[in-house]
Amino acid sequence: MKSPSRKEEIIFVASRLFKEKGYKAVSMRDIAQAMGIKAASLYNHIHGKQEILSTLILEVAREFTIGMSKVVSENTTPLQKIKSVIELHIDITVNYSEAFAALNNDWMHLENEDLIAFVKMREDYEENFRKIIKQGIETGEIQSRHPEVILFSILSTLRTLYLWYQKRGKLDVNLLKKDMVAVLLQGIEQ
Amino acid sequence: MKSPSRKEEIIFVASRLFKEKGYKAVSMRDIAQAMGIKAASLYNHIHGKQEILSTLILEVAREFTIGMSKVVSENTTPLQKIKSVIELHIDITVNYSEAFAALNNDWMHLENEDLIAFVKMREDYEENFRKIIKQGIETGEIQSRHPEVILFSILSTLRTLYLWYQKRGKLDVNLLKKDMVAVLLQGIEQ
DNA sequence: AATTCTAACTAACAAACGTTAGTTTTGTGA
DNA sequence: TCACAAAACTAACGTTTGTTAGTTAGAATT
Repeated sequence: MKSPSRKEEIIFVASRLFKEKGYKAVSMRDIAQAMGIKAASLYNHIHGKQEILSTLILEVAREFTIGMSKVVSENTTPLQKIKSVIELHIDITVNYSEAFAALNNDWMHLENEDLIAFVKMREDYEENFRKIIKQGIETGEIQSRHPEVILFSILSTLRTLYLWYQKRGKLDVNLLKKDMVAVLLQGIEQ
Repeated sequence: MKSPSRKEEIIFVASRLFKEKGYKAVSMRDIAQAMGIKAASLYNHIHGKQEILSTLILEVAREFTIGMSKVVSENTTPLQKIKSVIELHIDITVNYSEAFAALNNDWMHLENEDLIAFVKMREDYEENFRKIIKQGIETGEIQSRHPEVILFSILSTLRTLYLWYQKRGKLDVNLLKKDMVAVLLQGIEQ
């Protein structure tokens, strides 16, 4: 467990503030104060506010891209792949819980290539997920409903898990996976 | 269908901008430009930026409060009440689709009594929903799983519906209700 | 025709913003 | 003990922000 560089500390502290108020509502002076230093001192470690945001978001986005490509190349049924995607989401949420808010709510404040790269990764991710669902419908494992509604309802739940995950006292990850897979796949009706 | 006052027009235009970039990233000059006037002219109709946000959010929050109290007093089973809540959410999303982003992402920028009032309404709403789910588990209509996981997974889906509804070509509302009730209650597995 | 009202305008304010330049302190290895 | 690099500091910059004051053009009312 290597100790974090000063730059990594700044990004982590910033991500906590972004989670509470959003990127635009957090000033460099806010971040500096939370670090116990002055705003100008931040620039000894980072190039600017924008770099904090893009580092934060693109790191997590890459995790998703890598994880999804592993799932796609699994030699398993579509239904099992969906389970893997759910578990992937939960793992990333647990490991990057502070960064998740920016990913969901502040990605539009990325600039230029960073914005393009992020949007591309997100679209590819959704398209992969959509294909898996369609395959599941074809093989008969998944109910024959509008794939978009299925995709949307699973993704929304997973994407807002970060809001909820620690509020309820950090429940055991494996238990959480089991419960969420069950609810998302089998619903709640008896 | 009465024509909207100038104030209502401003609030509607602002809500569209808030949806794209968030409250803090939209300036009074942005709103004015979208209206085709100068920023100072806005103040002939509203008291300030804060008023736009609170009007927007509290109006929708009150709709939820009223709707939920109707559902609670229904003389029906818990399962039917859950269906009613889902339909309530869809109705409000369709009617207030532009305002929903602020409700989800910018409520923390409310001030003083407005912030307190909003948080209270949201907590009451969640508590009512939670009670319905617990009753459903007691009567055996709902699977005996952690109520918090059920509450969270349904609410996340409903709360982010505004992001999807119109992107996918304004599907018929009754069809949407049917599909979403099915997916949320019965899951996706065959 | 004279008056009042509405809703726009221009100009300007103080505060907060991200960032830069230059300087001082602090800690480490020779 | 000295030299150097890392990391803090103060001061200031040009913009952008929300907002206020005072003015004006046109429509509605008397």
